Amino acid sequence: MDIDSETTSSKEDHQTKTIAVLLVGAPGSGKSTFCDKVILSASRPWVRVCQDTIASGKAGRRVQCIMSARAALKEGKSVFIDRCNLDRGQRGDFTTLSSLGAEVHAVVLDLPAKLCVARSVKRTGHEGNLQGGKAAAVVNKMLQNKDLPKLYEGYSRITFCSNENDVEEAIKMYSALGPKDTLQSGCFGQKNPDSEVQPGIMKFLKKVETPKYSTSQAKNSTSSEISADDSLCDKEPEKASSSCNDDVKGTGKNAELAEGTVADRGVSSLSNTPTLAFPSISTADFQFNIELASDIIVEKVEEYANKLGEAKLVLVDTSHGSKILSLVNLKAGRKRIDSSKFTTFVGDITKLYSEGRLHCNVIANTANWRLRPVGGGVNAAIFNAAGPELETATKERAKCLKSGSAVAVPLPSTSPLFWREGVTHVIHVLGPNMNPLRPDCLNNNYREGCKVLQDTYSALFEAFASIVKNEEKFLKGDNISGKPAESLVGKAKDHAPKSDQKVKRESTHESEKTKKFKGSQDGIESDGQGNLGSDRICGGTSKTWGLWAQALYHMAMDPGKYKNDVLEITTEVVVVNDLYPKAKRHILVVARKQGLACLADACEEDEVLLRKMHAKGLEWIQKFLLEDKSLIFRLGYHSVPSMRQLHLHVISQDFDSKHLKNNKHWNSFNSAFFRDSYDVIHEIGRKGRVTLKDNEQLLSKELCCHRCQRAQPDLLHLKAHITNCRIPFPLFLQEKWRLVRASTM
DNA sequence: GTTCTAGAAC
DNA sequence: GTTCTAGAAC
Repeated sequence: MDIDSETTSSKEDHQTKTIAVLLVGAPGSGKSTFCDKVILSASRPWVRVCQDTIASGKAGRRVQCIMSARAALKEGKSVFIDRCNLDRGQRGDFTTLSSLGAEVHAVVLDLPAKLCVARSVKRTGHEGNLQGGKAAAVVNKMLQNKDLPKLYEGYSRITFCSNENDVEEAIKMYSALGPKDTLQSGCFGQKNPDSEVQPGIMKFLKKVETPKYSTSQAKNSTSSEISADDSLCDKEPEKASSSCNDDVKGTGKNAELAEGTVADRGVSSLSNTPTLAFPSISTADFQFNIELASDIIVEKVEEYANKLGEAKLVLVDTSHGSKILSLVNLKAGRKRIDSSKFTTFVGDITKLYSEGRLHCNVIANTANWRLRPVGGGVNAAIFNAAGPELETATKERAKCLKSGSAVAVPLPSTSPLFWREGVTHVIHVLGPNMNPLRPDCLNNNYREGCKVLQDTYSALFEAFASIVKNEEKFLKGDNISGKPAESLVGKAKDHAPKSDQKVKRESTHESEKTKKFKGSQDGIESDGQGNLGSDRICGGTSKTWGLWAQALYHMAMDPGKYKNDVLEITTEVVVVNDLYPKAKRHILVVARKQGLACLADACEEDEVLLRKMHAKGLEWIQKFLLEDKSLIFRLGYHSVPSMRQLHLHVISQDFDSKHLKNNKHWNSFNSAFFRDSYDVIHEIGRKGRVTLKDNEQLLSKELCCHRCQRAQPDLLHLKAHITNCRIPFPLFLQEKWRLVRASTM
């Protein structure tokens, strides 16, 4: 059924298209049998090239296999390459057979190890003399290191067989191929969901198992909502078609398990390693020689792979038949570049996560010298996908770009590329131009051209290294002493906001405070410490703070008076439990600085304070996680707070609280009204201030689950839904600095 | 920030 | 009848 009859008939008068089939499989997987069966019944002429017998009946070398295959193809015969071919290095050279006009296929006999072992132990008279007791050890060893083929290695088709039935089907299919028939291109029959992510990429991603949901999402990004829901509910198939807000109770343990699984295996690992995706520079529109370019890529990758620590590099191209990817793969294989640090990937660089499940937080753009979103290719695609945000952010950084250089642009969180794909930076690069129709053509001067291309890759990788370094610095909490808080460490337990006692206590206190101020008109008078009462300048506009709204301010100014209520006091912050916690854990880190009523008041000089507040929040999260490691936290600010004095919310994402009572509560923590501490710090660092959004609109928007983003009719449904929903958090939250969980601490 | 209340909407 | 929403008061 895969036979492409249309193609066949349209090529009626063309010459026979030869095929080179690489069999991939452990000893005992049935490669030789496969070849023999096809050759016996096929009308197309086939030749079997077997490394075990190629040297006058004895085992030969890979080169001999290639020579032999080339000879057969030149005679118009199709060939089977009968050797294990279990890793990329072993397979590399065979894809070059396409230069003879042959289609290169791979047939993977990925049968259970047990079966392969059993067969190879039992057999007698094996050509390679791999039989008996030693076979078991060899097969096992080989299978441990297997790295199945990917389309981007240069195959036009890969057929996976995972059981004997599949093998029989594949044999029939190849047997049925007449001299002029062809098979449909692509990847077929792979049962393992990893295949959807391009198999080899899993090694690159430290072989993390992809969660089930990713398969459906990757397959059909436009209907990910439904797919995601289906996979979520697969424990209860009958509920799969309805939304998961059904009253599926008693999920406690299961839910926890599911969460743990998701966090541990899939997305978090995918998201946390800094990864740069880059297209091949100058080889498209700038017509740089591909052979030379591939040498330079491999040379530069080799140079930087180790300098970059844990960070990873991915060369991306949209085309399956990409010559540059094949060449780079081959050369990287020869140089034994660590495939967990560098890989190639076939896909759209603007959709790596949504379509390929590959999360790259930084992507490179082959820009033009004006840094304008014009033209075609990668540049237009990236500007288009990133929206006007990239253009604006780029203008802030640079006006133009010299060839051989790079400029890194942080992407605003409003850019679709940021929130959909998890891209935080775009690095624009400009390589050498060999195209006479484009500016600054080097007229085939490859001496100069190679130097410029080397410089461009160096600039790109340096810029990436600098981004990685900054992120690390941020995560370490630069300038912050790692010491635990001196004053009230260990109070987490004592002050757990579990009991209502605490709330009541603060409640009482608050009413006392209020009583205290009852006599004063409008509350504008001095608070007794020479500070203004309720009139503050907030972000340039005067804002009146009601008396009730000043409790935090008073605590921050004179925490000694509130010793029973504060969890911790330092010279710069006080930490308190939120009076009305909206989740199991919900604390506030309050700045003690005068004149800092809210986020709008924060300016450049406050960056250090904001970092310290963040670090303090992390310290407390660490304590909370000791008690309940299933909690997941988010740290952030309300765009326009109700309470005077800048305070950082540190809140667990269960939202399991009787105090969460209305839409505004929900949206204040689950819309752009809630500004992640990470983003606030970066924005202050870059612009010296924080931009705030239209708040009323944000707070009254419809209720959406913070995980699956599915809209809920009202708060009751939402609450029921979130107790069950285990869809992973949206990508922009997956960054470890936005969501904090046990596995990321 | 919460609570209370009244009127609208269902 | 119940639920939702907005405004006032604290």
